[in-house]
Amino acid sequence: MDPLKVDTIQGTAKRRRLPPDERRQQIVDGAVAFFAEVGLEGKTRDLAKHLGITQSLLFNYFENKDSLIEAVYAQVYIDRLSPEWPRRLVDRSVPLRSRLLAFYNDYSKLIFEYEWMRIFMFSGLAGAELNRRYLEHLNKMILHPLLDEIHAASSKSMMPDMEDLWNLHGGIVYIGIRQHIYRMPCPDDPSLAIEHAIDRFLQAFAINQD
Amino acid sequence: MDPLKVDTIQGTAKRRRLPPDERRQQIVDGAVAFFAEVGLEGKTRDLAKHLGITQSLLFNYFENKDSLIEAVYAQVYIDRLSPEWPRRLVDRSVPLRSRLLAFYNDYSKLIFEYEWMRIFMFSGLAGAELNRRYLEHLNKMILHPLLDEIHAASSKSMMPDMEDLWNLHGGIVYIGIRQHIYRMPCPDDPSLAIEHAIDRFLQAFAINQD
DNA sequence: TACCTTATTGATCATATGATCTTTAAAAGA
DNA sequence: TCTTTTAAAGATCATATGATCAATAAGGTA
Repeated sequence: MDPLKVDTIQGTAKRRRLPPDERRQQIVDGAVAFFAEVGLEGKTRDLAKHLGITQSLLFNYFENKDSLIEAVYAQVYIDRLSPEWPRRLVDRSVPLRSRLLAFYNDYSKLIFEYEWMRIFMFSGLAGAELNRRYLEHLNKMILHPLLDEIHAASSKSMMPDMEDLWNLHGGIVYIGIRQHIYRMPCPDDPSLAIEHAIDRFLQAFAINQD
Repeated sequence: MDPLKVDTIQGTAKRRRLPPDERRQQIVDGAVAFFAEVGLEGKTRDLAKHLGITQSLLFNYFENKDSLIEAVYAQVYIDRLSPEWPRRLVDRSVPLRSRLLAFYNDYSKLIFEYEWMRIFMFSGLAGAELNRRYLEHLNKMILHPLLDEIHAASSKSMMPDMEDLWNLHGGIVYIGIRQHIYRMPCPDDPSLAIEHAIDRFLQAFAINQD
């Protein structure tokens, strides 16, 4: 039986009571999927239909649409940057190449996700504060320390700057943009493309790639 | 005097008649700027206010909002890919590096533009057909020929594939995304970052960089 | 089983929004 | 200057949309 219709009898939805915490979470999960699909201007009636509840119920759990979107942001942005990464990126007992590979393979698993990618882009276009804060955090906690590590490992006179590092980062992130924003055909597993990009980068600064 | 108020007398707007072609173009130009700012779900009343005309006048020039957005797409997408580029990219009398630099410096001038960047992203998220067509065109007319050129110039056993080329492309395009979508501080002149990215790429495939 | 709490619904409101149509007046021509 | 054409404005409509609130019934408890 269609799991969406498990509570319906001959097309007539049966009313289902859930504990408030559970219902709230169900709404937020549904809203993440819904707004990722159609954008943050998606209509509350469509979301309610998507969830199989009435539109008025949404306002029982959220004061207004904006606060629902805040909850969506929170759900999507929270814990996206692991506190583990800054530590592991500067652990010089591990070769720099391994650290870079480990980071970007983990990171890409997190961000090459339909919901994240699209809501990040929608919120960026809308000028959301969370978006800017996220990127500043990424810059400060990941990219800046990374630049120091590369400087320390480089044996060349020509050193990369932040702009070079953003280029490495952007080239990798762009895989997710192609896949989820533009819906272009992309490799199932991006790890090979990531590895090549990292190796080209390291080679340019004469960094040991063993 | 405020040029916006040149047709106003003590706050009362004076009616101004324009030749239809001119008015239509003025509306499209204004719509490009307006929708780039707020997204394609921007309201016709806000656009009209932005243009200093009445909302009903918009529907004198466009059957409905969708056809206005079509006109915006047309204005923004048309001639974005110069027919010159495919030819110049395969002109082997010029060093490959010079061809790449010339192309990406020209191309970035065209696409690192506030209106283009944002409307391309808005339309991509909305799943617009033009978006997909543009990217297929780019792939077929630019990136594919470019891959052949790199293969021809490479002296190494390891050859780049399309995914490597998308990485080069994405890393460069990401500068514009940072600047206009995320509104992050970016270099005024991206040509140095572009040059470095191209040189790292060529170096990886042992291509003469003179 | 009867009762009570409250999650959920259904009806409804005020405003926003795309679109239409009649009226007005700017500018060209006689 | 008077007339004509039609670009532009203003009033208005039908529907969409966020939000409110009284009525209902699911599910636990005595």
